[in-house]
Amino acid sequence: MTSGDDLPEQMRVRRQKRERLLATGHDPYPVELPRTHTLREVRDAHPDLPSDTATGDIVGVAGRVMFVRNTGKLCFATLRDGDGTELQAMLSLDKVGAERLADWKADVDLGDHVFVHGEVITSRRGELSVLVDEWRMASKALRPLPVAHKELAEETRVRQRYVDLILRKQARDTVRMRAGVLRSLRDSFHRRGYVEVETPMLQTLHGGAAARPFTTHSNAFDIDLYLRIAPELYLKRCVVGGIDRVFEINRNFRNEGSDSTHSPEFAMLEFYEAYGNYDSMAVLTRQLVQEAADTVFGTQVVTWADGSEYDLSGEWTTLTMYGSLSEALGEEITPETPAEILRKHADGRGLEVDPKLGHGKLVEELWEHLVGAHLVAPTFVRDFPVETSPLTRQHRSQPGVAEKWDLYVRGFELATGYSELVDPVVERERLQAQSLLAAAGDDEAMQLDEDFLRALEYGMPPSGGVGMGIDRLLMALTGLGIRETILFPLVRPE
RNA sequence: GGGCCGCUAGCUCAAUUGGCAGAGCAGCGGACUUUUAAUCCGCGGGUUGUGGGUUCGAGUCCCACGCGGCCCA
Repeated sequence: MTSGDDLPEQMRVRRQKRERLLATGHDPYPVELPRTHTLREVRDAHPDLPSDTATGDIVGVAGRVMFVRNTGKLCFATLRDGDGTELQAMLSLDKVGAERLADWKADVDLGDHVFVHGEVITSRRGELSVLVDEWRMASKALRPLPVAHKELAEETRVRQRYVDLILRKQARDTVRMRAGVLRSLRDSFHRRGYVEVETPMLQTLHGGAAARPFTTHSNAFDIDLYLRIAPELYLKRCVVGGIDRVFEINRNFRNEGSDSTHSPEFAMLEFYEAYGNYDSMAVLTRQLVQEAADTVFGTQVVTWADGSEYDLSGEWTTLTMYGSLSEALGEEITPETPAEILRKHADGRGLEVDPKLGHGKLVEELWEHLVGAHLVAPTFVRDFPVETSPLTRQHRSQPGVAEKWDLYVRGFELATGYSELVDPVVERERLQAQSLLAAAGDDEAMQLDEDFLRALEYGMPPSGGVGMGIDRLLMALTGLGIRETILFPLVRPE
């Protein structure tokens, strides 16, 4: 095991160093070290020291060795903390002695965690340092760190995110930014009297969205189960039960492909408000995004990964689906426009569409291709075809459209909002139509959820509801791809 | 699903027309008490993604498969 003849040379060498540490009574993985400060604390305590200064402060600190510069009787190492703070350690012959200096050179590799004890000083070049009088191995790394000055291959960054986090500041920043966005969202909701709930992720029926579900099986109940595609039907049960302002942030699962904006497993925020509607929910949605930007950046002007800046403050552009599609096609499109005409428009623009698609899906396909994909600044597009929005209320004055909007940013759908359909009779008709589609082989269609309909029959107050992709919110705020915003995205096994 | 590109040392990448598999960093040995990707001298490190084929000879050409990326649907 320790010989490891089949291992690459550098891993054999590190294993031998571990053995040598053990043999000389130095634990390569000690349980406890007398650490007195984090690297950040040392830096903060001495912000502006001139060169060649001795502070008299004695500290014990630890960090990962990122660079080493060894001369004959004086060694330098750059230690780094998990938060990215760096501090230099200096080991001189006269402070640590010949034996421990030789040990340092022999046993310490890039990537090891080490503990050093000594006085805080600055070097002749002015670098804040710990002048070491005692050092110990804190955790011996058995694998060499990839070279820090070249970009790691994208696949390795995703498969070995831990390495990505060690090497790349952007990766570390994204994790903390995501945590900041989640905290901001929760704060925003709590300030507005919302209650956070957790609803089932294992469901006996799938509904609440048009998507292909993952299936699994409960041995104890001997029933097949679905991993949820949306929490919607449970959150509405909450509203029926009197949780008038309710939100949930959790994972959804959709058994579909992944690309730069889709992941099979993704974080979803949904929120519902009794006596709200799609107008009030649009305002709240905008505020949530703006408050998140303020929280993590201190400004509503966000800078994307490509360097471009976008001002998210103030009101956002609003379009209607039929109006903006008509403009893009140069021809009036209404809910009465026959499917054949829409199909001709699709053909005329080289857009291949399933010949079975009806009016609603065709409108959405055309719109997405001609309008949505080009919307960069945040834009609400309102009033969708009724037939593709089974859980949405019919528009209060316009026939054929539903009170639904999508929020587009960077050419993708960030959020969707509704005036919720609460009439149990209409809802039953819509879900029955869905279940017929499902029976006819549409595996994205919803199943008939009798318990959900029973809940509605007890009376759900008029409500607004919104779903927003958390990963996509991060994408909108940072300009990154979805695989950069998810710490451990699904990848095929090696 | 279709098309294109990629897979070579621990990492990032070279390798002309099919003709001895290389560099930088990292590693090992040596020198060096103020370095910042330290520097200098020397040395080792390879199942070229996997399997088959063509050839005197394959990293390179052909076939199949695996993994990844980009574009299209």
